[in-house]
Amino acid sequence: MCRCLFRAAFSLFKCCVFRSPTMSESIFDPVPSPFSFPEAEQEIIRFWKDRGTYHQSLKQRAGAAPFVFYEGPPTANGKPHPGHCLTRTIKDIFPRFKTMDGYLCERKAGWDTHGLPVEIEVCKDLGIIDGGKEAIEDFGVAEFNRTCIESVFRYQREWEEMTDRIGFWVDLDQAYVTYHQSYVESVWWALRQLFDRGLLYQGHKVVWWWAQGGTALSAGEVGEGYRDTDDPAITVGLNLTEESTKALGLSHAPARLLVWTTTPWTLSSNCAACVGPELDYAIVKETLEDGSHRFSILAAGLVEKYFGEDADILRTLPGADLLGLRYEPLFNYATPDALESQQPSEKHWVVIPGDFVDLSTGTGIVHIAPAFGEDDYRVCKENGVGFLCFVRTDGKFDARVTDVDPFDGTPIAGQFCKDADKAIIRVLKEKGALLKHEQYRHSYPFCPRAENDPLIQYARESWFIKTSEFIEHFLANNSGIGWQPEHIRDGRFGDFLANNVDWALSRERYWGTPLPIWICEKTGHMECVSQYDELLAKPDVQGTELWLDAKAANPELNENLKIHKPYIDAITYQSPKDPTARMRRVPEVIDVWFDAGSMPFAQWGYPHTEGSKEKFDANFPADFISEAIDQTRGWFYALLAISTVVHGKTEGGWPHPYRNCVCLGHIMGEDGRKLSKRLKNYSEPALIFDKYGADALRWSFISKNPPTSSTRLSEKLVEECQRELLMRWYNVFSFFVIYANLDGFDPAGAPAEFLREAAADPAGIADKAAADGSRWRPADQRGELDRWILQELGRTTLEVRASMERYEINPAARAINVFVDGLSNWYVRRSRARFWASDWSVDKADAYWTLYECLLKLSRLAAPFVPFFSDYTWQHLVKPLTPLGAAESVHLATYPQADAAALDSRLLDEMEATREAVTLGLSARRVENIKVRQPLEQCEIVVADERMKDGLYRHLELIQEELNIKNVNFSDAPEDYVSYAVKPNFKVLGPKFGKQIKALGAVLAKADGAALNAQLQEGAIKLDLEGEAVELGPDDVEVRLTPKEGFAAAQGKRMVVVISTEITEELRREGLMREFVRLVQDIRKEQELAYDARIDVYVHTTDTMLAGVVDQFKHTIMGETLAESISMAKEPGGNAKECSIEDSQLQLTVVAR
RNA sequence: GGGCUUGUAGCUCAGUCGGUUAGAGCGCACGCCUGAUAAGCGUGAGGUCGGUAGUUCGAUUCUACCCAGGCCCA
Repeated sequence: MCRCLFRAAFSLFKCCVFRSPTMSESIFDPVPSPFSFPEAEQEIIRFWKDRGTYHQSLKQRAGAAPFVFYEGPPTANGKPHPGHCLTRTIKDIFPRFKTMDGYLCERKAGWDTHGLPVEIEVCKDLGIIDGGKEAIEDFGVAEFNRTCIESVFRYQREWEEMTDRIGFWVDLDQAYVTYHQSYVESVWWALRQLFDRGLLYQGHKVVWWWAQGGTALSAGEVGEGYRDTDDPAITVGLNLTEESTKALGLSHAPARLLVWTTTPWTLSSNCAACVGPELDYAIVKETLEDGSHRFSILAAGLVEKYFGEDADILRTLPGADLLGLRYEPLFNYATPDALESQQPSEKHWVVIPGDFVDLSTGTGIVHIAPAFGEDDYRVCKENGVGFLCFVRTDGKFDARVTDVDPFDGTPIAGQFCKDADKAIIRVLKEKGALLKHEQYRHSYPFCPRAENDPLIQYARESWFIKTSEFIEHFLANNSGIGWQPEHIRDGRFGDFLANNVDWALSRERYWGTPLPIWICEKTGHMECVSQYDELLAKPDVQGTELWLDAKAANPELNENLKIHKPYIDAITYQSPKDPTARMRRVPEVIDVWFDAGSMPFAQWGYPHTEGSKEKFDANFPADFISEAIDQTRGWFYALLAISTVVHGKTEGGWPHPYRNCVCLGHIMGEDGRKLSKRLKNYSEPALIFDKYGADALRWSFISKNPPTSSTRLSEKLVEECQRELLMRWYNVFSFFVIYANLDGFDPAGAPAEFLREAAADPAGIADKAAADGSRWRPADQRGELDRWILQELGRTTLEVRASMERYEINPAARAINVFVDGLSNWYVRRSRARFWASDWSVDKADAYWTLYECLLKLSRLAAPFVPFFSDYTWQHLVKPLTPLGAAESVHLATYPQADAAALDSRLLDEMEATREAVTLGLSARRVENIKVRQPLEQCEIVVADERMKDGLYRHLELIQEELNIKNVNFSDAPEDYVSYAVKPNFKVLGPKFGKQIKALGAVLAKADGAALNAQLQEGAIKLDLEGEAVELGPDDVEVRLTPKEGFAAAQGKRMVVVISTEITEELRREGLMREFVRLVQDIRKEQELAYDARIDVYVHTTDTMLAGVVDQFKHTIMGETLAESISMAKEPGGNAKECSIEDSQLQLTVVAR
């Protein structure tokens, strides 16, 4: 009775709190309800800005051990999409974690600003439709690059907003920018190192070439342009030289190699034929019309395809035996040149080995034209074969091609190469070289900007870095890197490194870091320059006026343009080798990946900028980097390659420049396909921020599946994450704040050890504890439930830390989810009554202190992951500690610690079993269709392992309450309820018994389970297995329980719970009473009565039993429902509500006073 | 076409150094609770662990091949 009154008073108080949320006497600031996460986040963002929290967090760690993070520069000329939100989230989590954990982690931002994407964007704006080089040069390179530099930061503001909003703490003000002179000069410095060591050289690179536009296309563009097309596929014979024919032992008849191609236009540039040394080849003997013979050589497996079943196979031989054979060229327009000089080559028209030869198409002998294929070029280089190219850069045959179309006499020279296929096939036919002519449908790339122009593979002059000399170093370096996921190291990345080919560095483009090599126009002498000033110091420098004049004409011109094209190209100087000759820069710019990969030193302007050496030394190598998986061959490779080649094995040894790399999966759209602007299959980040908030988005990236695998992003998912973690957490938090304010719980009375964790100053404490009775007690003096949740907290802390140290985020997130679930659904639910208790007692104080500690630690634990709500709750919770110097932001607090040795696994295990018992009891009730509201008299718990009994016994009350069962027992005669089956523990016994385990299983199955179990409880099971005596202990077997028929029971892994379904008259009446209370409460809610509203209840029913129940429990009902009176009415009354309890009808009227 | 990777409940995903009863959340169905209340909670149904073959006393787990998605490269 007293409690009811008290409750009413409480309700009143609670209303007050809500009515005046700014009430100054609140210990904790009230939490708004309903709650808006996005609004709270905006508040936190403002707070961070106002207080400079990020910089405070760094300042606080001044002098601490560094944790080095490198920012992979995003290109600022495209809008950020959800994928970027993921990378920025992950890049934020580890630095926050490490900062809280005591490290100094500076985060320098960066922007990737050069490259083709920028040029294309600018071309679109300027109406340079095809992006071809001629068009750009007509437009003017100076103006073009000026437009590029301006375009780069078109989306910078959007990026900065997103960065802020997602909570990525990074120094945007001090961002490195790849077009800055200091950055470019750093890159030049690195190139100079390579140049001086002879690691830069000129060669050919086979690229996808758009002949009509005169430019190479990037891989991405080429990928866009593939479509199915029909091409001719011809098989032709290459006649072996007489000498080679003899070498094969084939005298008196010509022999030929059969090759197959879908590009007849490349045949005139043929330099070699490739075979698989391990494949089998056949020499087929043909008899011609005139009775003479001819030999054809092709893969043995393809003979039937060309010559039918009756082919006359002279013999077969391995491909290795064909190596070195020479043949006559099909078209003898010119002799190949050696690859690296202009001298005629010594080796060509010869059979060489190739690892790519297979039997899926063609003849097993591959025609090799090094000018028109990457593999072709590579094998020629490896085998010292020469180079030949009859196609000009415009895609047309040059004048050396003397053949004409036999059909109409049109010269082939001057025709576009692919258009000449038909004429070439006719020429081959006339020569008698053509064996087969088919149509072949395959996927072939066209220019995405000019749909009818086919691309061709074409060798271009290019600058290379000799990276392939460093493969061993790359692999050694890579082997020390902590990859997440691990398979990247030996899989995708390791494979790529092992198959490294020289880095094709140069690009024939405009907006990029100029390759700083000057060549003497007469002698070919080369010099590499590492600084602009160094260039100006050269003898007789000319051409600087181009920049000076431009700058004078337009003082607004960005100073950084002067080291770009065309100004840098204009600068020439006197050749040291010949005073009459000028040194001129090569026209190329470099691959943007070299820019990005140089950032470990270039971000500091190393070594030219003052102080850069110290900065670099202090920040090399990085402890952590992260990007998406597509960067393996991009940034991850560029960093590793440049670092390995430039720095070699450093004092610190491998790995460098990064120790750990989290390689993220891609974000997929709502439909599970990749993000597509065109299909709009994803929600804009801004929308998600406004609707759910950044925390929810961040959590959705990490909690559902590892961010290292691809993740499907949907609004639904984000909403789910919000509910799963944030809503639950909010509910617990707001529950605490409401009741702590009502009860006047003040944590300022905590002992020093507790306060220190909140970074508060224990010296300033007044001993208020005695006054209000809410005295803090050590955890080991508190009840089981309190100790249990604190144990869970410790366990979670250990798990999160361990998982973060491995750079695995997902298990950490899961552990936090599990903890919050336990806190909300078990701890708070089970403890509610303790918080409602009318007077301070040690038990009530324990509950407050426990929950307070949990919430405080949870804020810190979750801070790196969901930095906004963590800080929101933290700031509310430490408000009473502020005068004592508590950290004003959770990000200035320390990361929680836990002691593994202090974990009480017994308690954790017991509670798990208790929760299982409750679940099973509820399940049994449900199967029998008995509501929890209906009290029951008895239930029996039968455990498989007797050792568990004590543990469950300690939590008996809890089980009784949850199940609404008056007596919970451990059965004396379990065999009455369950049958036992003893099975071998295969994991333990399998290795011991091997094949015998089946027999053992059979013996156990045949025996009486209950008897075996009894033996087991005595110590061990003794039995006879195929004549041998066997003894099995408790860990060797598994005891399974199955409830016997006729009981209301539920079976779990470790126990069976049997409920007694007997409902005595007394129990039934009690159940009915609770039904009645529920009805009244429903009506109260329907009528939207205040919590403390007093009511009168009028009941009309013809059911005498029901009427009797109401009468019997009148006082209880009144107490529960805040009724002043309950009267039995003779008539239903006008506003009565028609209700039913079981089969009884009643009419209820509730009137508020 | 090649390399890597993924395929487990209607959906999103855990898990398994090989051990015989494969888990979670959401959704669905049913229900509970009604003083964290425009919330909260429980129970249940639902899976030949992509397919085929092999290794093994035992395969969702290891191996090979195949099929489908993704990324990178062609």
